[in-house]
Amino acid sequence: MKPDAILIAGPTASGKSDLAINLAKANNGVVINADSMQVYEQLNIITARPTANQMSQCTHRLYGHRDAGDAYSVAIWLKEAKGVLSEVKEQGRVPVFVGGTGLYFRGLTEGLSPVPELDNGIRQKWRDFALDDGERLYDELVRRDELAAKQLRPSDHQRLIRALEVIDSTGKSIIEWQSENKGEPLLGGSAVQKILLMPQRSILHKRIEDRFERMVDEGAPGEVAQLLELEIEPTLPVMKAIGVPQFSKYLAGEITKNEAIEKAKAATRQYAKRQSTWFNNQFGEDWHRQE
RNA sequence: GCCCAGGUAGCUCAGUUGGUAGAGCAGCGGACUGAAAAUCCGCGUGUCGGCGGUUCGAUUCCGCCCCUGGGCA
Repeated sequence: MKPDAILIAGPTASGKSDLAINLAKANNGVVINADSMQVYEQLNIITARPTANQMSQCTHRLYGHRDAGDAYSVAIWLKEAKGVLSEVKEQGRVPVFVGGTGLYFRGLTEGLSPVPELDNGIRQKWRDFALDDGERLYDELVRRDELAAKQLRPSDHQRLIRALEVIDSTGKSIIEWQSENKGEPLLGGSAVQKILLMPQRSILHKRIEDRFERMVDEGAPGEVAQLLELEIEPTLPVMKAIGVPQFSKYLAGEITKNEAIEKAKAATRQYAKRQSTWFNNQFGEDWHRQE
């Protein structure tokens, strides 16, 4: 029986890309990226985007199609994924979503509360505010949106910023937006195959180690150097991709190359752990686990 | 061979005037609705090199031994 869609999730370095290609080839499928960092054109080696050889084996969508200066988001991704999904269905092919961003899969399978598009000036205002007086974010939120403040920690700056920009732009609490409408899933039903790749932690760590060494050999530091030349706002997401902060410090002469490599490997392991926590606890029983 | 310094958590180290020990990093667990590779919360995981001695009690004091680094030969 032909599936409506195949979803492949798993922590970084779990072997998702190869599995996606194999399943796409076997099912007349199209591989669709569900990873928040592989969308950026300028990040290739360091995000372990599929290689040219892998890309040539079947159709790949939403990879490297965005400029590093873009502030990409789950909402933009869902909009793009919706478009790709209908194209793929029209062609009678099977969508194979693959990636490691848990929030993107949640949006895909459960939906995302619709919130009006916010004014960029207001968004920037709160990000600037956080930069020069992060400690006061919480006080501001208590003043403007007590409902949201009650549900957030004063230290959780990213969510405080989000809550503030929503109340400031729309006059309505983000909590209300979220509870009034949970959003619509893009995919559902029993014909959606959900695969969760979860190798043992020790094996994953070894794979992360080996893969990072390979990235360095392939020129990861150079890729970061080129990114830095673009002088992108340091607060933009691309600047937080694993490897960028570490190699930036190396390139600035603050740490050695080896220190940068070890720090980046550790950051990757920590990321894999957060991903695993999400997949273990936020995903439903309908995900089929594989090592 | 002799002299000196050191041997405490996975790593780098602190500490105990004798009452079985704690930081950073690493690691582990958790949260997660619009920048999520983000952001945040929680948790020391230990034959204190080994064997004896003194002591109510030794990681701490004493002796011997082992190991590592440096120096002298």
